[in-house]
Amino acid sequence: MTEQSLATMADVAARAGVSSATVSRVINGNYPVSAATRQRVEQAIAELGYVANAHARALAGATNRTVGIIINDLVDPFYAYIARGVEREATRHGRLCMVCCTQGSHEQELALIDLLHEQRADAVILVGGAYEDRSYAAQVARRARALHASGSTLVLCGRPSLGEDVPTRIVEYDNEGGAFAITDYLITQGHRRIVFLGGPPNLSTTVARLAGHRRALRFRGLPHDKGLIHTGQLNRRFGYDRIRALLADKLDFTAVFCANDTVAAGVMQGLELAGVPVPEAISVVGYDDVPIAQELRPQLTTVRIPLEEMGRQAVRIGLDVVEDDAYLSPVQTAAVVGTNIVVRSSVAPPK
Amino acid sequence: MTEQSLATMADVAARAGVSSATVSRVINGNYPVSAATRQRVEQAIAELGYVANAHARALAGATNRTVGIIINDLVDPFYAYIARGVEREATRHGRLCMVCCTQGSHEQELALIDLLHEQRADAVILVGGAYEDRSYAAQVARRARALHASGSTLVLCGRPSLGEDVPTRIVEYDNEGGAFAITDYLITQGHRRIVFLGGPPNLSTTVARLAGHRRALRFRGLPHDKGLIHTGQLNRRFGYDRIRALLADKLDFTAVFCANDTVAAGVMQGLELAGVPVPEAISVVGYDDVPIAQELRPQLTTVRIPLEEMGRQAVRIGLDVVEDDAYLSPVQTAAVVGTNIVVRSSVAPPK
DNA sequence: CGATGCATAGAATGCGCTTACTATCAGAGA
DNA sequence: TCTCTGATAGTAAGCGCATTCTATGCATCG
Repeated sequence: MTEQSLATMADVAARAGVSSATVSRVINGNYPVSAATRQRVEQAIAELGYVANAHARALAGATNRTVGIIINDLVDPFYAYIARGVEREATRHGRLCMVCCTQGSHEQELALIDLLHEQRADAVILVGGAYEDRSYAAQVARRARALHASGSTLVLCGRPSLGEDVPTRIVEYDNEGGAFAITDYLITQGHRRIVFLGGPPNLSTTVARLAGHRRALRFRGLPHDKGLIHTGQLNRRFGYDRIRALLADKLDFTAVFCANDTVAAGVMQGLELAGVPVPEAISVVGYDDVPIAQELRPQLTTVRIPLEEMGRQAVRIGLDVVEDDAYLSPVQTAAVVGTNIVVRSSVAPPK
Repeated sequence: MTEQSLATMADVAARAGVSSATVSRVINGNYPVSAATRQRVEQAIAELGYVANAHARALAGATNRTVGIIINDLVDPFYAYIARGVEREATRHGRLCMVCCTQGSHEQELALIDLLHEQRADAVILVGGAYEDRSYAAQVARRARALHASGSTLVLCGRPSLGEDVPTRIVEYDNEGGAFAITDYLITQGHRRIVFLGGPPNLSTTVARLAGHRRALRFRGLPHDKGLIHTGQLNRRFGYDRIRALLADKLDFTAVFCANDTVAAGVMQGLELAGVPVPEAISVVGYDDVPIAQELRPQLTTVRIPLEEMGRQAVRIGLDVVEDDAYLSPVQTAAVVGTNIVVRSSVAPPK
């Protein structure tokens, strides 16, 4: 403990026998400084263990070099992978990453946007599906405008736009397309009666997946049977309970399209306990392709979302990063990443 | 987009017809302001969409209300759970959480400590085992002192102290004790030849687990056979490859103590492919109790670490939070959380 | 040899806020 | 009526840095 309180730029300047302006210039390297002077300053910095004050720096005009990300839960792989992409890309651009979790609370989410705004984050990335709620959407829109007004950007990652007149940027994945593809896969394998299981009906994610599912049914000329749609939650418990209930009700079906892999895990467990073999008796597919899909036995056929890439894109778009070959293009304000099905062992033709 | 650039406190003051000091007082509520004035100020804030500038605030003396956490990888459940604890506890104390990942790089880790120092985080939490390396430890120690000098705290979470003279705080888990307990459990089940598998030998985590393992062997009077110790990496691949090699070598053993659950997952997979039934022929145990332990079949007997609680403790200790019943105690600078074995289905007596 | 231009360095201002310190005004007590 | 006190509100001084404007020294050139 050599210092009592941390050295300032003025201390460094005094020690090096120069002005604080010169110290600033040495640190930022944006102004010519003679080699001799530079060396004296650098030595003084080392001797005093000087650490710049990011706040003073941010206040004096330079950007804070920070991006914020708001997710539901750090432990959920869906969010964790996106967060990883954000963190890595932010680091790549010399930014620090502030991660906040909402635990699914709207108020918390709004409060966190404000907090990140106060921190003057270069971009605020809001991740995950949104519930349809007029007043909530208006609240988010208001904050998007405020952020925009102070030179920052709200990036919506994996949720729909708030409207043309709201200044946000968007990174989406082809949610509907993935659902279409995997439903079509089930149909071409011979399935006719497919249960759709899980997902809150008013969550944008569910809405899109259900839309893709229905489009595939329509495309293949299959009827739309309301008795096969069982929206609900997105956790394992729901999958487990509901599949057992459907079995008990003797519902007629040969495949289950789960709203995500977590629900699929519950379904597989329920099926296992009921002695129903997968995929021989019932085929199961999920969505997201998080690690559990590969842990399940049989391994789960599902829809892959390039989650980490979405996180990276969100940062690039939020920071106005121009990729090499885009030197003439205008600022990119939206991106859609593709989804694709990954075939494993949880689907077989029905008997 | 009503505003061009964001309103400042002075703008709010002008609009409300008061001084900026009064606005500050209304916002902070730390000084009497008449109801009428307060209301005018609040209205002005709302009308202008005023958002405080956290940097100006931090610069002017108030704390930045931020904690930093440095982990290896956001997607790894071991770190994710700790990070969740940190995030939640930080939020509970009105702090924002900055999460940084090192990808296992020492230089990156050191750079991140500096970055968080620049941000004037109230506390910097360094998570995960450390490699034994003199010069690296010295580098960390230097930063610990610098942090301390500017009123912040470096909290070591799940790694050993840097020495009495280095101003850090520590949150540990009973690593050695957990390893002792689970080895003892294997022994009381009748196992005599137990393989220890995985974990870099110079990682503090491995060292402690191995120490507990050896103590249990000694305690039960079993010989210490070097041929049974196979340290290495902490990933699935290593577990898979090495167990197959041991099988091919016809090594004599009846149980495997994996350095963590991920290695155990690889081991189980290797055993499955080799047609060796678990636990009938070989028993397997892991360490950490991350979600995969419950996904494996059979479910994995392992050592539970209260990861989220560790994260919470780290924040409390770093922030000098005094718990209710500790009103007379000095500042807490260290904590050890307990570990316990959780018995599932991957262990049986040897034949 | 004096004027001109370039390379460096310093002085000074302000970013937006918190917080001593100071000022004002009412009502209370003398 | 006058002073004293308490409750509010204002003034102003930084916090540590980036940056604009100025100043200095020196080589170059006519």
